[in-house]
Amino acid sequence: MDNKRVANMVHELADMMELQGENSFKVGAYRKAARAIENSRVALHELEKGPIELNGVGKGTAAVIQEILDTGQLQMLQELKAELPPELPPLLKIPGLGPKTVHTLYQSLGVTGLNELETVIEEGKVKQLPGFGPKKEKNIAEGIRKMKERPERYLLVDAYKVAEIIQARLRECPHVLRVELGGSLRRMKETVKDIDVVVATEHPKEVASVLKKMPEVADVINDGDRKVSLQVEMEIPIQVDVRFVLPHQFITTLHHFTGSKEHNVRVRRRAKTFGWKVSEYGIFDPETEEEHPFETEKDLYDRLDLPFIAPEMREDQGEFDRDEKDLPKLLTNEDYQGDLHMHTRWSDGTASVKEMALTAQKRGYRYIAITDHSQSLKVAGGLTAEDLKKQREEINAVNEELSGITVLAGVEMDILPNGQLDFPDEVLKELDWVIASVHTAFQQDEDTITKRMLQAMENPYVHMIAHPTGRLLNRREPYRVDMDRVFQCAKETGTILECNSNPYRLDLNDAYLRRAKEEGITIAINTDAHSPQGMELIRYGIGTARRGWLEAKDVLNTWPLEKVLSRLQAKKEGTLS
DNA sequence: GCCGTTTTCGGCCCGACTGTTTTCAGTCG
Repeated sequence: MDNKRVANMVHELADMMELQGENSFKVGAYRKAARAIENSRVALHELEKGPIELNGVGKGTAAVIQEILDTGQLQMLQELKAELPPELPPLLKIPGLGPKTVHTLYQSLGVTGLNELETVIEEGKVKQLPGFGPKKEKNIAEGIRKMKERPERYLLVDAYKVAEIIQARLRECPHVLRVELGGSLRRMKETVKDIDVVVATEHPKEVASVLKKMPEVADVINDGDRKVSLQVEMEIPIQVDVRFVLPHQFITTLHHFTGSKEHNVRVRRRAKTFGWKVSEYGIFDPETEEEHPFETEKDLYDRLDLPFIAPEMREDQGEFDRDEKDLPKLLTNEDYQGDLHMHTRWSDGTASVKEMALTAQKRGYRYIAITDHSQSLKVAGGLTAEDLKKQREEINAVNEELSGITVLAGVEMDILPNGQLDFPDEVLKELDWVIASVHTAFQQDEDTITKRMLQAMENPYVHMIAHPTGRLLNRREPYRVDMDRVFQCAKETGTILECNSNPYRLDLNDAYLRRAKEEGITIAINTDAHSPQGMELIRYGIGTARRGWLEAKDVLNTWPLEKVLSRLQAKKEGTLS
């Protein structure tokens, strides 16, 4: 049983207990454990001392997890389900509905699921309950509608488009002194639920009124002196929370609303050891009432005698356990030297080799690789060996014409369903850079798909595996592949693994990247651009890599071209150390 | 249920907003 399924059962247990009115700290403890399981880079059954190794998992939860691993079931959960309708927990997903309300609806009106809830709302029974009223009933109905029609989480790229428009408008507003994006957006999580914005201003009412008047506002969800929440309909329909603070509070508030929640809990605990109190408005000394304002987040961490921790690392995934010299110096956009996965009109791209090279040059890159699809991928106009030779001539011409940038001749070659590669070695060895990918037969079993990938990696002319798990966020699960074996083989053969920056892919993801780094596997971050604009998506790959704690040295694309080429040569010759 | 520079008990982040109340409970992040 994989971590995700175990985590889901523990979450379900927490939901059930919460609905029963169980102690909220106990419920929280199970939730924290479930998150630790989800985020663990190691499969539960591979932990040496068992689940208790995970932060937030103690004796009790460890026993619960062990029972799930051993039997696939959980006695305690079965018993709770016998006492409470099993369709109750999903109601907690309705925005505005918490455990107390759900429990009341169940006790007083016999609501056991979504259908009954909709019925009692229609019958007007909800507003008659003590503590309820017409507005509450209307809000619940609204919450149900929202839950049904909106995905739970949006792609980072879509949320960014909305966030940056709002940020730009706020910057034009005369009362706004500072404005930054926070939340999981700032931490570059692959998907986000809402957009958090922090604004420094002396006139929150005026700024709020500018926001509320935006034509895209579909609904004002919250409207207070310090905060407004808006439902906007732009690139995507999404909730935007804006916090207003005084300028001297800006840094602590930004830090607070950057999160993660788990990271903040640790920061607060840390402050407590100095006898200080932390809120979003600052760090205070309760004895002297003294307040510590900060110019930068680095000052804030300094104050707590901690090294600066980048937003992408603020997940309570071990960032507090490192002192300054052991904390990774995350790679930056400036470190990035060249994109090694892109398509042109030769296959399914929209631009020429030269157009792609010019765009890369403008971005300050030193090199790129043209990697069109191979012959068997007919839907994408895959190239034959003959086409590749002709394309090489065009690439040579571009290299002669342009200075300061080198275009490598590459290919994104299909790994065929039977495990064979789409080109023989004689073709591959003529190319500067060979990517192998799985684009077909996703439904194969784990062993078959894994072997396809291992076979490709063992070929000395294959340099990199693209988007290794094949997942598409919100669209397609990863194919069944044994990533332990893939990592092992990548290590042994010196094959590079990709972090694909396409916002639907971000594949490898943050957790796999961190594991790859620990295993000493080289990563390449590429956009898989099918147009010049596609190269802009690199920020999401770099953001994901930063979440995976990657440093410049871990990433092929930060190296000078000579070093890249000698690395590829070494794989070919099998001379990697 | 978890945890420990307050260490095996007693806390566990804490403030904003809404809708119901008429001083507060519930939800959210």
